[in-house]
Amino acid sequence: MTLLETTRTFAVRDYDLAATLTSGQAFRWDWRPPHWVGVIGSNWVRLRHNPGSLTAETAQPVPNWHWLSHYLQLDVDLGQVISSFPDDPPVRAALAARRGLRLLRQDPWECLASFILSSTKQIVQIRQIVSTLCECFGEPLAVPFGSPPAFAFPPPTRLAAATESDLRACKMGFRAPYLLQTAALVAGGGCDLARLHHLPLDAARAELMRLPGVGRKIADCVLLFAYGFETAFPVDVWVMRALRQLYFPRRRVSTKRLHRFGADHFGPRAGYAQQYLFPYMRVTRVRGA
DNA sequence: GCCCAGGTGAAGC
DNA sequence: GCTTCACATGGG
Repeated sequence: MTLLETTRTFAVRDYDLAATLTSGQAFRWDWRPPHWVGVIGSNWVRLRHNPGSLTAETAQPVPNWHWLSHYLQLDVDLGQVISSFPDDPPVRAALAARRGLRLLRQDPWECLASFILSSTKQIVQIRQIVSTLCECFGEPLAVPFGSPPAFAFPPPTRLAAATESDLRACKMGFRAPYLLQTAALVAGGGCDLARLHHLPLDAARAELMRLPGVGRKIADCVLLFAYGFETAFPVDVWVMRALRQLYFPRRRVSTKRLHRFGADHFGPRAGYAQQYLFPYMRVTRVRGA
């Protein structure tokens, strides 16, 4: 007596869908007013933000919605998250700018591959590369009549079977060999992504950093955005600027010290705090000292 | 033309 | 350990 549905509405509080889907953690969501259209796993999904609720619509009936509420982390109490942050001026300002921003819980492989493609690229370009990659190598998905085609994210086996020049055709440049070699390792069992769920943070990070093209920053993004390690604190150019200017003005601070500060200062959900600092810094463009 | 982008790895000290 | 550099590609 499974009830198959294509539409479901979820009550939500404190959820800024737009801020969440444009915050540089996921790269496959398109704003087609009044909907956000994307792909989660093998489902095409369309989301609409109403006052106090989210409505989701799939192209085909689905037996349940766990995959969606898990991805969107609908059960997380944002007030509880925010109350764990330190109460200082930078955090207050970042919160005021983006209250309702959430962390998603993404598929590890898609997240890992996407962030390998992210290095020294702007978010619009990452989106373009990932989109092309899915068109070239992803399985076509069912979409509603009249909608543009949609594709699943290509599995590691599929990318491992490609050539470097196939991948370069997706405009990923020097990242192509990294993606190819990592896909081969994951597809061949040289790295078991499922196992990382059960490891402590440091061990999981070390495991990811064995992969070509994956350093500290990308590893931390995957740990935070896909595995839910909430103390992982990715430090990219923007967060680096934020920490230096907001907390260490006119002082020389090593990146190592900034990593430690990030992990120490922002509490047990430092990764969440980091995700607030990132767009705050990017949008407000606080330059100079 | 220039500088920069959710970095990493290799080579130099 | 730390600093410097190359790496493709596109936006502003």
